[in-house]
Amino acid sequence: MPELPEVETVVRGLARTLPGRTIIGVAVFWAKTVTGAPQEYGPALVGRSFTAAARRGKWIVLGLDSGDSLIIHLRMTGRLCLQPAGAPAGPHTRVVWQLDDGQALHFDDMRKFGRTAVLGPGELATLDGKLGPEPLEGLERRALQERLRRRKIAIKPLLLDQTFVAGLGNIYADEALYAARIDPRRLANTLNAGEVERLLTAVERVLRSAVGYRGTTLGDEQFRDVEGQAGENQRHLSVFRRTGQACPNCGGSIERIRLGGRSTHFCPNCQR
DNA sequence: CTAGGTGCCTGATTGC
DNA sequence: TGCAATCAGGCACCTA
Repeated sequence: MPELPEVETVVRGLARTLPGRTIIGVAVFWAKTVTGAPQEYGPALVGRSFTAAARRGKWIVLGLDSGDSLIIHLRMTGRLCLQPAGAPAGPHTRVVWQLDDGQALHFDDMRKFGRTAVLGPGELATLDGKLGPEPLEGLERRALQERLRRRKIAIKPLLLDQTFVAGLGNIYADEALYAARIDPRRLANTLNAGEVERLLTAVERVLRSAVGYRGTTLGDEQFRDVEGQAGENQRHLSVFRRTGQACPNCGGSIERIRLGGRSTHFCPNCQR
């Protein structure tokens, strides 16, 4: 499941080729992948050139010379892949953007949860306003501690709330809580100042490290960058999908529970 | 405002 | 062995 580090890896690949390229054609193979009026999607894009490739939380934000933005969310199984212009659409290809340099950008998404849309500046600002702070730009301790204080919910599902902090998903929420030695079931409003500091530092460190390893390629999700290359961070996971294996710190058994409807992995001995 | 539940999807896994 | 039921997951949307 692409989270911040995987999306960042994809965006860095896109930033290498997209700026300056012009979209010469758009093909939509699954209508629901496109949010908004479907008949307006292609016309808003064809003839437009990319000005930038950026990320906001787990959203890919591609700037256009029209002032609009092409946004893409990979959700669970979405993948962006640069292909030669003639490459056939695969069985899971939902959208193809044809470029003016003999390449095409394919949006493959087996489970059809991924989304794309064209947003005007105001709509982009609205999306931006709904999302919490960017963990790689330094998390503001005071504001987040204040928000934690008012939340009577387990800390793990709160980390998955994109309005609290943007970019965390199931993998890195579990890894950050492990790195901070905090029990995922702890209620957010019971964390003391020291624990909040440990947690936010862990969130920053875990994500920055995973970006350095170009994301996590694990199991059935099989994350790939735009060139089809896998990440390396799966070799550096401490708890995620390591149920029954040894905790790297104490050697105890990693446990798996369900929390807020999601599988959660942790070391009951190290995380209290 | 917060907290909790459901639907969207389909390949892999589990249960009988 | 074979088939049906369940699971996995992020997020929009709904209710209380």
